Amino acid sequence: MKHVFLIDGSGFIFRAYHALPDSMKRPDGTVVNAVYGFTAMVLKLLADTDADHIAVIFDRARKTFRSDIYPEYKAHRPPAPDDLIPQFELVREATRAMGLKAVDMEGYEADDLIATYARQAREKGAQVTIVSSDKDLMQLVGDGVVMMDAMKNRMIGPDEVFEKFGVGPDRVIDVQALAGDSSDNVPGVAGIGVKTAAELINTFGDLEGVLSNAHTIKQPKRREKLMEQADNARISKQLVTLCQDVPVDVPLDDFDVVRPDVNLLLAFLKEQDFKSLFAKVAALGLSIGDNGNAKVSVASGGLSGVPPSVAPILEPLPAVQFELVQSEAALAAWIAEAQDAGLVAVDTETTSLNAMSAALVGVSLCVTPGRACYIPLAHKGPQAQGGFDFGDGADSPAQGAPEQIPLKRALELLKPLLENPGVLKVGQNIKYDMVVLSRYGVNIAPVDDTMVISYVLECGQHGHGMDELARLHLDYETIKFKDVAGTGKAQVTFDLVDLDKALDYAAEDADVTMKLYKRLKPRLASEHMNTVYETLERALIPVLVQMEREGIKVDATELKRLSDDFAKRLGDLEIEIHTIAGEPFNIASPKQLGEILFDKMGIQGGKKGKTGAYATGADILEGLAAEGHELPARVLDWRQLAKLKSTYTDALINQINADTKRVHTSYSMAGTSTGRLASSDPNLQNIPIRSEEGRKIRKAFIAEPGHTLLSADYSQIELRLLAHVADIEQLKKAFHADLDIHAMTASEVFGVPLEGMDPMVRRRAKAINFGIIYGISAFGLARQLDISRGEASDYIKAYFERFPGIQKYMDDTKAFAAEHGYVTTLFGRKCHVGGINDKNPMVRGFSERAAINAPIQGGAADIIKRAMVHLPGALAEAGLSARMLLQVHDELIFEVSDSELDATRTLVKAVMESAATLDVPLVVDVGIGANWDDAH
DNA sequence: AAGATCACG
DNA sequence: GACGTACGTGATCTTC
Repeated sequence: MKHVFLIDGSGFIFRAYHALPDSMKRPDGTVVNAVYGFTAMVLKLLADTDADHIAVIFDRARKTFRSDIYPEYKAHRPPAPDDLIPQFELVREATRAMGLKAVDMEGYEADDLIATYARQAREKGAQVTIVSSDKDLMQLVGDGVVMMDAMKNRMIGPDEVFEKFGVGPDRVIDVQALAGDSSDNVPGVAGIGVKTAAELINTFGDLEGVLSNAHTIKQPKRREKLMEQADNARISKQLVTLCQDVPVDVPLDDFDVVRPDVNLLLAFLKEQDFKSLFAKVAALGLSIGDNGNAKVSVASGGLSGVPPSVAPILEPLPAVQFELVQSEAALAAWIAEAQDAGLVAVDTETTSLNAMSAALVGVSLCVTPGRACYIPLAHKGPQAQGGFDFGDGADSPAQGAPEQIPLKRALELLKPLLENPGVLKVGQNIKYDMVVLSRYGVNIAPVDDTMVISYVLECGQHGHGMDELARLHLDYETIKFKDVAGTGKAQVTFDLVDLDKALDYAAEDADVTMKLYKRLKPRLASEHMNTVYETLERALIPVLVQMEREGIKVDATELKRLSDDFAKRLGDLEIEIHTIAGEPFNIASPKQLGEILFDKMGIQGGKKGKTGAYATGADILEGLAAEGHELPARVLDWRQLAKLKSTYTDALINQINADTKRVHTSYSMAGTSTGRLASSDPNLQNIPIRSEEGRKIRKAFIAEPGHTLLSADYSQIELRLLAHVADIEQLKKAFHADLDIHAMTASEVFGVPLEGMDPMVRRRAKAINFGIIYGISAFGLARQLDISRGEASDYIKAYFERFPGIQKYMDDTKAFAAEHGYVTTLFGRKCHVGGINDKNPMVRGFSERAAINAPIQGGAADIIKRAMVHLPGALAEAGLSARMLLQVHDELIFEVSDSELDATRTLVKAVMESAATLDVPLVVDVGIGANWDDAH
């Protein structure tokens, strides 16, 4: 006995069940997805392993000895799904068909049997591999025992255990005893998670060390909880400790690998209708190797030249099958399959990242993970590149264009599927595909989005692009766009990519999307994020599609006039600046400007920054200008105009869509760490408003003739949310009384009467209020108000004395973030914050401020998203034709027919104000005007 | 690609 | 006692 494989059969079943679609059925209707996943995985293991003893171990009944210790243990687990129950017996059958022993025992969990056999094997000097990813088995790792996560194809040794628990395998049970486990109902100690538990165990050695030293722990809450709940921790330790001496019936020796009866195996595979597995086993001429320890091998003539005992004959089992669809018949077959399954992953290939100007090039579909197709629709022949474009490559067969279904015909076939309310379409950033296809008359619904699901689950932890998600969740490197389309100057649009390359790339996108969906969707429910996803994010997708399609009208003539005006004034300023400097230089270069100011002209003021360059930010230049220096003042003027010209007037003119004559932004749903949207291409969330010059640009955003722009913005929404979530009585009263909140703060903090208040005093209070939302620091406030840090410190102190509830709210928020790694908004959105426990005080401080800000900023984002979801229906129901065009964090812009102005105004205000019910009223200010500036 | 700067909430 | 910070974005330009 050299190497023993202990396979966690029960773990396998559940993972396979959730990873694979329940549309996998035998002809008799029995769902066999878990059986298939289990069988495929074990066959693959058999082909790869050098083990001489193998067992598959299962749970038997729900009641085990742990229920006697603690009746709640695993008590709240929902019963197994109906379509999974019949599969338990089939999996045992599969095990036997593969020539392996299936083991279980009344009163014990599979984990206990695994622990017992692992100990016995070690005593006989054998190596042990536990095939499972269950964290409860990690306590067994080390000293000749490793775990293997078969689905991720990853070995788990002591290092991986440490990564997971923050302690070595020998202390895993101590950490679990403290942290508990909500999925198994192991109580642990309330408020202590894995992170804290590991820290405690590392400090005091083991559980008893922690409990006997509990009274010395500094954090008062933690100390109390530990002392109160010591018994819970001891019970938890009993629950998580695996029993290593189960009186097993089947001796370890019985697990020696024997010849599987191939006929039995083939019969079983046939009965389950596993065609691909059957074909692989049969076609390879599977037979019995007899080289001492071989399990499954290839008969002579199977794979010539491959040593039978090591031939991975069943590799690659999960090989992907991609099909190029070039005929209507083939397309019809895919559509029928998707129709039957009720679920299909969809992806479109186009000529551009801009959904409003992209031309459709092809569509890919995936119904079953591992099988996908690509339907090319507008690919051109090799000669097309650089040649003359006839406009509609799909209908006019360009020279050498490949065989494709005509675009129009393919869309006719796809439309019923993509619009079928009974078929769920899954995409990765499907808003893009929806916008593109809507321009071709296809309105995809209903939809799910893996990018958005990932964002709801893990916002702030990482990006949510497909490449990153595939790497993270599937341990898979996707083909990069650059690899098929080239890079730099040689890059081509997708319609010029060869079909074989296009197939690999495009079909993979649909396949990966489906795999991600299988993996991520169940987590929404198990992690209680379904409501956030469904009501806040998923419902918003079609709303944003509509907004992006609408766009907004801009006055190109006016923008051009502005641009010319700016150009002229920039020219004049440039001459003036160069004259003052005594030499020409690039005013846009901070480096050159710094050298002119501080070296050549000898103005006192220092270097800064890691790069060694002089700082020349607006604050610095303003300081110099105030000292009477002419050049910095002119540079500030120049910068303002240069910014407005390049970023706004010129860029906006270029962004006007040729078809619609309007400007269409794109909203990013998974870009921010707080739940806000972001806008790009162009960014319409940062159109100037604060300066007089800048407002001229805003005036160029206009309504169609007979229409008016309507702007509705939430008044003080973040401070209102703060008053609500931190439960601050004075603030809530002030909002109920509709007081000037900054003046009220000034009066409270500085003790001055509201009547005849000095505007400067109010300004200071306003800065404090904003600072609070940002996670105030004396340094930040001092800089904002240009006062000393001491003075800023005094203000903050005075503020917290008047509003002790805010201090408590901030401390609680930081503590929650430090414990869990995330904070939540009022509506349940999670915002993860990294670095909250970092040793570096600066990094930590940054995270703490982000943690304080996120629930407020994110809560406001939730509220406006709710309003946006409700508004289209409310408008339609009221018979109003107003179109929602833009969102700017706390503001919505509509284009309204003049005749409906009053009714729309009333309705929009009402819907937005009732988007949430807080302890304070939500107030929306509405303005109207011929342009966006006047609407404010 | 990174950094500086500046437009917005 | 020193460090060096207000929160969240995107676009443009220069520099490397």
